[in-house]
Amino acid sequence: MPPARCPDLTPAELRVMKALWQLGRGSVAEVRGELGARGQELAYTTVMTLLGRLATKGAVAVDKTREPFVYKPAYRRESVLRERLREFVRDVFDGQADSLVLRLVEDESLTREELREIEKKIGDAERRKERK
Amino acid sequence: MPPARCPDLTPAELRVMKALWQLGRGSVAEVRGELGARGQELAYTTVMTLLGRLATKGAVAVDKTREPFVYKPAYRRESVLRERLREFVRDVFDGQADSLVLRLVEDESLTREELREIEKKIGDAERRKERK
DNA sequence: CAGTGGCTCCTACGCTTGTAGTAATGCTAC
DNA sequence: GTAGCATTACTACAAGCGTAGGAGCCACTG
Repeated sequence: MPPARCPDLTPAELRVMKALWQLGRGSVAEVRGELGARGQELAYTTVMTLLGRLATKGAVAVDKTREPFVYKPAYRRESVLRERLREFVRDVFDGQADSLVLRLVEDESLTREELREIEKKIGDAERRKERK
Repeated sequence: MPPARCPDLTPAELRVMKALWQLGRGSVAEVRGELGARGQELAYTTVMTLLGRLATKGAVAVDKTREPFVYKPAYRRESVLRERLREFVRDVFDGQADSLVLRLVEDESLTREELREIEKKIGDAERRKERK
């Protein structure tokens, strides 16, 4: 079976995933610590609940062979963000990825450096399309 | 009081707003029709509920001087989408607008035409920053 | 050995969301 | 004028979400 899409994540769940991606893997306490470091103070059991839910929906893998359990992301950050982006473009921008990008470019959300970098990538992308 | 941010919209509410933006303004029946045209079949009263909720949160204005009531968006599509985008970049991409754009460019989500258009806008943006 | 603290499991609970039914009211067409 | 049909107001309700408390277990510490 191919990669299998990462299940939908609620905002709170996504924050937990981010902490986990940062850590690589970790116990409830460690994840809780990382969340705290990001200004997301939560009760120990709340973090447990969230990790539990993520486990049941298959977004994280749990190693129960030793206590405390160790949680690990089941999907790469890259893929999850890509998927989210895809959904966002579809649902909010009706699939018009270009109008989204244009808005960002116009809105000065990007530094000169970043603009340059993007230009370069666009060049690459165009060349790729060219060859095809 | 300045523009005042558009209140948060749930996915279903956003779909209704899109129908309303398309129509300019309309009655429940008309909005329902527009939603139907977009493959979003909903019971008449469901559309009412949604429009009612949008009205109470101030996202639409209602003209009750004549029946059937006429609903009208209280915010421009532009602004709402911009706001959503901003939140998305913050919450999902941790504010890294550039990495979001790079991903789109790399993911061939854009046609050659669109890439060109974006390049042009980037040029403009850079020149604007230049002058400053 | 009894208390303390970490850890897991299960339960809870109020709020939001999506979707819709029912009641009441008023216009319309036979 | 009576039976419909459109329209609004109010109510409903199950699922999802964010947040967390309590019970029970085990190991360590004094």
